[in-house]
Amino acid sequence: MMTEKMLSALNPEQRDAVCHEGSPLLILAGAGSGKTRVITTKIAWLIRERSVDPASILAVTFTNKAAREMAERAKALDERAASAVIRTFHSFGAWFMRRNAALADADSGFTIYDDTDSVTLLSKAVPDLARNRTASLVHRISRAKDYCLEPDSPKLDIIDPDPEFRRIYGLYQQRLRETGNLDFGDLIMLPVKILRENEEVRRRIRQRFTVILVDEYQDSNVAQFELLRALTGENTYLCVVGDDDQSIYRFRGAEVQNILSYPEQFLNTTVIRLERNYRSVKPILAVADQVVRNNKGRLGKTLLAQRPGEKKPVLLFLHDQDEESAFCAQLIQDAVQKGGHWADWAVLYRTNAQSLGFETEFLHRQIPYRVVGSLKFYEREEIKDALAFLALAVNPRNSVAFHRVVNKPARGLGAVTQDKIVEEARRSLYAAGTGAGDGAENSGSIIDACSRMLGSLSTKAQGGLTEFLHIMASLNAALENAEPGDTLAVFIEKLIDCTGLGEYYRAEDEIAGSQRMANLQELMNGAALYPLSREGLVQFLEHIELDRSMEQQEESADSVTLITIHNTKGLEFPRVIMTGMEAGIFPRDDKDPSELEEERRLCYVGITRAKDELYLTSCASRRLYGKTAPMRPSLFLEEMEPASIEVIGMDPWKMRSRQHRDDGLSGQRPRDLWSPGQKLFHDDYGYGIIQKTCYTDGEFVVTVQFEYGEPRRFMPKYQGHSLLRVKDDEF
DNA sequence: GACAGTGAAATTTTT
DNA sequence: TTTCACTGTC
Repeated sequence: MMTEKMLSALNPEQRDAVCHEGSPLLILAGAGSGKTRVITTKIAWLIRERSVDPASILAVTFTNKAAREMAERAKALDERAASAVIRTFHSFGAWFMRRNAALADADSGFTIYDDTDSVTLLSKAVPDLARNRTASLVHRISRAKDYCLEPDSPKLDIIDPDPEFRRIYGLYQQRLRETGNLDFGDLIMLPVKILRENEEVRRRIRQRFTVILVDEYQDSNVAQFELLRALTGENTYLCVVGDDDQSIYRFRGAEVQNILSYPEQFLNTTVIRLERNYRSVKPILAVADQVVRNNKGRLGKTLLAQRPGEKKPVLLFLHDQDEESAFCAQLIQDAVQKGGHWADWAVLYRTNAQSLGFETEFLHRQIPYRVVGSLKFYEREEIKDALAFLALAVNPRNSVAFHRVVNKPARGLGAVTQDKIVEEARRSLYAAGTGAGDGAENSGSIIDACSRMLGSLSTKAQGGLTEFLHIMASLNAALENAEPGDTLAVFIEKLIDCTGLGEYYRAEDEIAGSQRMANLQELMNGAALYPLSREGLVQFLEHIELDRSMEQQEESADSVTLITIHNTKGLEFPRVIMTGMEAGIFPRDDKDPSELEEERRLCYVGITRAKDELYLTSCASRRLYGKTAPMRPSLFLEEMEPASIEVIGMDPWKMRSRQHRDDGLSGQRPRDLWSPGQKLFHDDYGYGIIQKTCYTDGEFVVTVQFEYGEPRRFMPKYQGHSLLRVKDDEF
């Protein structure tokens, strides 16, 4: 495509952003304002018009989906963009650490521990810790890493001032280094550390990447900010894109402050705002704004609808979640029957657990659907087992993997024996370090430790351990003796067979009717894309650890999308149903007002995914942990102007002939009961009239001018019987 | 050390 | 409703 043509597809602000150069740039890009187009066009423009070497462009995103899409679109604009490095923060961190692992005491063949693995590791390091306490400690450790704080950082007190936490964090890090592995936090924190301490590495990487582009900057955490700082030298062009209203990962350490204070952190910053929205019709943007404007901590911007269309969002009050899923199914089926596509539709929910009802209903009605982002697959026992064998084959110091599989299926090797072996491996690690030990090949390998410990075990344990060693040896042999063209699928097939996992799970499938062998088969299919070699294995594991979305299925398939609101970030759909709009579900009941603001931003993100039609469903009751509980409509529904939405009540017995009626519920909303102009009588203040109303921290507040004195603000909800509404002619 | 049985808790959101 | 941690028995 010609550069001219490429640029003429942009509006003036977008063009400014693409052609800007010479100083740091902050693009404040509202939802649907074409920011991906700006970034990808910028990449192409830099390559063409400024002769920038594509390989020296680094573009970081937050999710794998976003990275894939960006890479594809950039390539479509200019083939050469294929050489640009377009990755998620974590995948960039892994890329960096593969090359510099030694500088941080890690093994370049490291695997990445997820939270569960971390809990296992910590509970082994500090055995007398209660399980749930371990989990909460791991959570705080990972939070500390989000802030780039090490065990000896003075500022660690921000996370937890208890010196015990410091000690445990230190112990955890030590154990993690002993395994040669990294956790998610390390993938950001360690590169920062290496770049800070090592001038040569810093110089080289700054030479390598002269252009750095960051997407979804509002969701970056402090460690990611520090990483950008470290990567950015005098000659680096840094451009970040983000939207403070879409910051939804604070719970995970994201720091909105990063985007708010960017101009102070990077001097001479140019700020460009993109407020033209090309995605949604006006009535959808209107309710999005009505909700998000209740937040205080925001820069504030107004989206301008560029697309024609006047269909108002539809709010449906339903009886319960069964009716909710039936309604969604029916709505979608009707639309498809009229000629629409399944893929036009997305069903959004707050928590993954809510997908179940929809899945059941859709299966029943044979509606094609795909569930995005549910991690269930890789959390399955059999999958974790197989992966642990793979991880152990790659890195024999991986103690978490060892504990998981050494006795699976049961070989008579209990916790005591396992701990003995791991202790021996640790001993050898330090012995090798001092040169007094058993030689380099013994530097912490648990497999080697097994051989050494064989003699000192009971006969039963000896038998089991010999069997285990045999398994590991034959796995390693399979890796070494690969035929050209063999894929990892062959390896996993062998693994399933020789480890006994196959026999074990086949038996369970027969007894319990489970699908475990089928899942292992699925894992094999995924592995078929990788060559049978150590490198292939490392790549496969990294891919799984960093991207669990199971996106192998053809995206072209025409199917309904079931997805959590968090996962919709960056996506759009012609028709969106936001389900479970009930107090306690969405927003979750939180006492902290700042968390409510985050929920509200999440609601904003959900609404602004819709292009043409938006539906909101709210149930009167819902089954929660086996009990049916009465529900009330979400606060966010109240924040929408009644005139901006169409409210429909649904008769569950007449699903096929939908009838519209004015639902009584809308009359009960506080903003309808207490609206400006309403006259009222208060026991203490006498007669008055409502001047204005608003929501503050989620509470409905009215401002009233009484006959005497200054206007007063209060919450009708807490006035009880001392406050009465009176008719217009009463005073 | 394996495993069945019991009781209790628990439910965000993701790289 | 499901999952998980813990206990007691073999």
